[in-house]
Parts: sequence; structure tokens; C-alpha cells
Amino acid sequence: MTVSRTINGHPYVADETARRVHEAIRRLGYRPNHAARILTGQLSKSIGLIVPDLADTFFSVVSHAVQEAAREAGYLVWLAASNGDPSIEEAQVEQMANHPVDGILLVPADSRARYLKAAALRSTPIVTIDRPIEVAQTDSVEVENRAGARMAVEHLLSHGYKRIACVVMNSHLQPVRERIVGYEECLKSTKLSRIKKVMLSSEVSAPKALSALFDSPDRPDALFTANNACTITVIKILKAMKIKVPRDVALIGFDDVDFYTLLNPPLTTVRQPATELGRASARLLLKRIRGESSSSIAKTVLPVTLVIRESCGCKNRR
Amino acid sequence: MTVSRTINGHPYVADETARRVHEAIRRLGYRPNHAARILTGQLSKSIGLIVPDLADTFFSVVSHAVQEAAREAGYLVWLAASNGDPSIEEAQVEQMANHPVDGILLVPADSRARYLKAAALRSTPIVTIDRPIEVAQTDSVEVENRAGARMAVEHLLSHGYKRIACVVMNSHLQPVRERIVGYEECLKSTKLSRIKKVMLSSEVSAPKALSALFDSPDRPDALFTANNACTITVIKILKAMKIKVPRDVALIGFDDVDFYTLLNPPLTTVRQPATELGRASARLLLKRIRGESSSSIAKTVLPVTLVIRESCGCKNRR
DNA sequence: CTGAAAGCGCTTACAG
DNA sequence: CTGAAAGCGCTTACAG
Repeated sequence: MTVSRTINGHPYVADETARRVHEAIRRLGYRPNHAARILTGQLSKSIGLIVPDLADTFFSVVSHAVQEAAREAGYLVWLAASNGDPSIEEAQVEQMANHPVDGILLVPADSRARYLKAAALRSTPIVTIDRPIEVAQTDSVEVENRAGARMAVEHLLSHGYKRIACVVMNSHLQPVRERIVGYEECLKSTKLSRIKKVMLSSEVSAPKALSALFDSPDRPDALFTANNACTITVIKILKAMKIKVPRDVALIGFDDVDFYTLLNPPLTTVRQPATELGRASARLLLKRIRGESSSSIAKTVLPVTLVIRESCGCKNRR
Repeated sequence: MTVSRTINGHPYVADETARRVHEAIRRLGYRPNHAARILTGQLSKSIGLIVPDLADTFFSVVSHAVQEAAREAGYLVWLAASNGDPSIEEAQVEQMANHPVDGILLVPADSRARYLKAAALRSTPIVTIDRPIEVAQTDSVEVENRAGARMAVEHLLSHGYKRIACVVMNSHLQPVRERIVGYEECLKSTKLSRIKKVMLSSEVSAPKALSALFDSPDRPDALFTANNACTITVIKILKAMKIKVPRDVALIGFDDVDFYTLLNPPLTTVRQPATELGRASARLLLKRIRGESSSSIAKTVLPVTLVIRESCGCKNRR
């Protein structure tokens, strides 16, 4: 008891006693057992983090930020990757909740997965990152996907491009759908360019889809690639097709990566604040855990910025 | 008690009883409390993973593989990043060990850090990834750094390059030091080229160091960049200095990244098996936890491969 | 200021 | 095959 009080810095421990306790702790190499603490109803001081793919640059940056914010608050983080499979994700949520963790940060593989409904109702608070859950209400942190897409398309329009196509992969993902809507809204409002969407279903079928696009009568003069995987695939294929950017076709991607500055031409992209996304979601979850946030759902939307480099044609213009 | 037996699949539970237990579990939404299990001396079925920087592609790929291997074995993983700071690392090792975890996977920020000596002696097994500890003995999984460097340098020599410089950042890291040794060994044995090492201490001072190198009388005709951060920095600077690769100087890097195929020219590099590194270390740790491995230290060294693309001059040659 | 008692939710070992 | 007892290492609440 006295040891417990000393360790936890409770008042009413005589200096001399505290000294002796510390001395004994040192001598015996005593370490408090965390599991026992949890069992008495203390917070576990741990949170879970589940992302689709940790090897993806975007998620690894988000994860790093989460981990850092957690550490600064004295929290440890459990990590899991779902590989985009909702059933793996469900099992991990379950395992984490039973451990128990104080809360879970989640990038859902599928924002409409059935299990999310029950999971959101459990006592373990959940905060979603990047992709809000569509079948239930939880705290969420996301990014201005629609506005970001509009910024990209408006920039292309300002260059005078007339036939702007939107190329996407993983179009089932909520943020990607939002970006498509942003693209459409923008073109509809200006009435300058026809809407043309190309869905790339896999890396294998992508070359065929793109060559069809470029062989069509209204061959695009600019592309908006709505997510990272897509941008990279498109760059590879354009290279193979010997289509030069921005001379033959301009390109703006969504989601920025350091490497893009090294490409030829350096890529113009809509930058998402990945680190801020991680930090903000961790902070929100910790607030929720501490019971500091109100009972209503908190929704944070972070701004994006257009990083202008050369693939949009900005250099040629001067 | 009967519930415990049923859940854990012990023998001697009447079918009818088991049925009733499962029914009750379902009805009440009962979840076993993991913390209580740990307290009775069960394995926690969790391991810790500490890397310097999760946002680094190499470590994020390793982490993804670790996480996957752990999940397949029914283990959960704690994640922490040290930001290269041994004192942060020490605190995380401590926190994980107290939790407790069954074992720790560690990429040490400094393989000579004092605290590692005591940490290696603790009952929680440690397996190092990429960087073996130099002040103590633990299981380790690493890569053929020396041989990899030799492969790179030999390839450059086979192109007829005479003045091959080795450029490094973070030369305090054990694997980087090994690669430098490999570079030196190779040049010494052939006696064709003088040893020339350039240490880049920071991104800020790097341009000056490189322009000094290229202005010197024995300006190099080929570069071996011994780690990823260095390769990227060098590419940026060469671009700014308008030095063309491989026309003006050939380049081979150590550590491969998907993006390198998109560069102009595509980069020739020594590829480390990052995923295999993660999987192998997780497997080794799990074996150690299960007491399956012998009491002696296990050291695994994984092979590397030279991925030949164009920055070494291979295309020009044909 | 210090300590004895009870309990967190499990499991092990023992009794029936 | 089933259950009562004791204990894992802590903390809370109570007594002194």
C-alpha cells in the first residue's frame, strides 16, 4: 500500500518512508505490473491504431504522428493493419477492445462494413481517420476532399485545358468518391469541359484503359488523378506510352509524397496534412477518453493545399 | 471455472454445458478480460516493436511485415518510434517490458547505447532488426551489408569507372559502417580506384560537400551512396547542380524503394529484403518466446540483391 | 501518515 | 465432468 502511494505520488507519505521505498525499488529492480493496474479499473493508457496498409507512405506518416502524440501523452499504441480486409479489421478491433485499450483510432477498410455499427456502440471510443464511417456515428478526422479536388481542377482550367479527365483507383473509398464529386462539381459549374471519368480497376488492366482514353476522339489534355496509387500507376503508364507530361498531357495528383519533387517533371499535387491528421485524431481520442469532449460527435475537417510544381504545365507557361 | 474451461477448449466439458455457456456468452456479450489472464501468468500474446522512424519507407515496410507475421501467430504488436533518440527508446523498452509484452523487436537508435547492456539481460527477450547491438548479445536479424556494398562497387568497376566515391549520411550506424567497409575492401582488392569517402552531416551542408567533391582534381566518375537518405539527398543536389546521371556521373544506391523506378534515370540499387527482414525477426522472436530456440544467440543474415536499372550506366553501354 | 481488508477477472490445483 | 478455494499484483476505501 505504501509502495503504491509512493509510486503514484499520493500525498501523506513521510519523506523518510518514501526514501526507503525508493531505495528498495532500486535494490530489487521492482517494476509495477501494468496488467494488475488495469485490472483494478485504471485506464490502460494505451490506444489501438488500425490502418489498411502500413507500408503505404500516407498511412505510415499518419501512424508515426499518432505514435508520437500518444507517447507525449504517456500512451502506448497497439498497431494493426487490415490489408483492406474488413474481417481482419473486425478481429483486430475485437482483440484490442478486450485487452483492453482505452480507445481505437481507425482507418476503416470499408466505411460501410456491417460490423462497424456494433463496434461504434461499444464502450471503447472510436475515432476514424481519413474515412468516416457511413453506417454509424463516431468522432472523425478527415480532409477537405471535395474542395481539394476543386482546387486541382480549377488550376487546370486556369491553364486553359479544355478536356480534363479524372482517373481513379479504389473508387469505393469514401474520400475518393468525394474527390470525384469535387471534380464533377467544378466542371459542371464552369461548363467548359465535359466530365470524363476513368476507373482503373487493377494495375494489370490500367494500361489498356489509359490507351483507350488517349486513342479516343476527345483525347484529354489534362488529367486529375484522385489518389496516390492511381497517380503512380498513371505516371508509369504514361512513361511507357511515351506521353510527355506536361507537354502532351498535364497532370495533377491528389495526395503528396516527398518523392514527387524528384520526378521529371516534379509533380503538382493536392497535399493532405498527414502528420496533422495523425496528431489531431490522437488528440481527439485522448480528449474523448478523458471525458473532456462533449457527448456529441466531433467531426474535424482539415484543409488541403495545392502544391504547384511543374506537371500542371506551370513552368511552360512562364 | 466452467466458463474458463469452455472458452479455452479444455477437455471434460459436457456438450450440453458447453452449449449453455456459449449461449450465455452470446446473450451477455461477454468478453474475456485479457489483463486478468496476463496476471495469472499467461503469456500476454503481444510483442513490442521499436523503430527509429515509422515514416521512413524502409521501416514502415519492415513494420508492416512484423505486424502481419504477429497477427498470423495470434499476437498483437505495440508500436513505438524512437526518433533516433536512445533515451526515448529506453523509456519505451521499459514501458513495454512492464506491460508486460512477451518480447521486443528493436531497431536500436544507437547500437552502442549504454542502457542496452542491462536491457539485454532482462527476462524479456529482444531481437534486433537491421542493427545488431554492439555492447551486448541478443538474437539479431540483419542483412549482408558488406557483400551488398561490394556488389555495387564491383558493378561500377565492371563499367570501367575509375574514380568511385562513397557518399554517406548517418555514418555512425552500424550497417552503414559495414557498407563503407565493403566499399573499401572492394577497392583495396582491385587496386584500380582510390578510396574517397564523403560524409554528409546534414541536408544543409550537403550541397557544399558535394560541390567540393565535384570541383576537386580527381572528380569522381561514379558514386556509391550507402543509404537511402543519402541517395535521395544526392539525387536532389545533382539535379540542382545540373550533373546528369549516368552521363556525368554514375550512381548506385543502397536500399531500394519502389519510387526509384519512376526516376529519370531509374536507379540501380542494392535491394534489402525489407519484408523478409520483418517476417524473419518476428518468427525468431516468437520461437524464442515459445522456448523453441536453443539458449545460444541466433544470428540471421539475409542476402541482398543488386537491382540493375539505368543510373549505373547500363543502358548507355548497350 | 501507515497498513489490513477486499476485490478487479481470470487460472491453477484440488476436491468431489 | 463440475465447482469452491486461493492467488496473480495492483488499487480503493476504511481503520487506526
